Amino acid sequence: MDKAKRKRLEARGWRVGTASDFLGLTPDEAALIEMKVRLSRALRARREARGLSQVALAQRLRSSQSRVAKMEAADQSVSIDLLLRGLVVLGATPRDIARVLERDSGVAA
Amino acid sequence: MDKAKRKRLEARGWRVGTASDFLGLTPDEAALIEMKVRLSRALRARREARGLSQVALAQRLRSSQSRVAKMEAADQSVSIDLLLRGLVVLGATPRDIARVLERDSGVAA
DNA sequence: TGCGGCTATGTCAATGATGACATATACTGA
DNA sequence: TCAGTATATGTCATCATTGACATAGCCGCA
Repeated sequence: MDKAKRKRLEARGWRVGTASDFLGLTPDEAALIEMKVRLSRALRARREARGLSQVALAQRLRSSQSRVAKMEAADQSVSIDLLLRGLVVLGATPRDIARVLERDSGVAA
Repeated sequence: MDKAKRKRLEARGWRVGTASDFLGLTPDEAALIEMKVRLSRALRARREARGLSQVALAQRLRSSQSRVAKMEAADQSVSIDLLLRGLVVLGATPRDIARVLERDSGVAA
């Protein structure tokens, strides 16, 4: 990770940097972040599969393009509630969402 | 539903009352509420299975008994994020949570 | 009866999330 | 190059969520 990116992440409240910083996350925190990341990826996948722009999704959500971008980036400022709302608006059922949560992320740890 | 209870619910922002009020929920809103209710029930089940009081769980969550009670009541003021935190603190994995979401509630509609 | 543990409900100040806006970057086609 | 489209990032006023507190009800037990 380059220094500029680290600086940006740290400024937003993420604990980023040395490996011990990452290990400093409790297992609980890690599990919640992992779920959030999976939901954000699912959101982007669903949006793109429907050929919608972030602007178009924002309109359906009565939100803004910038917030949709943050949702897909799993930004610190985005709640899981909001991600779920986004997924549901894109047609995801609770069952779909369950599959997103239990499925392995496909990205090497 | 008696009038006193309705009044209390309405005061908290729930749309309660006639059948059409309930039908006025969009399918999206209904899906989100259903997920929230399932999570709240899972929370109570897990807590009781561990023989913990609401006070004991609140301490692990660094929260309060009253908030735990509201979580288990799926109160309007409780976010899904908070319910997930509670479940994770009680040992639920993302896979466990996925099962909660996809499983039928067991309560007749 | 009274006491102690547990849960429910109402309230509120403090904190956190949200939509909106501005601006930046990247890509495409003319 | 320029214009148009899409996405990313930073900021902020407004609104929602939170922990804490008070209080009430319920139950089992002495």
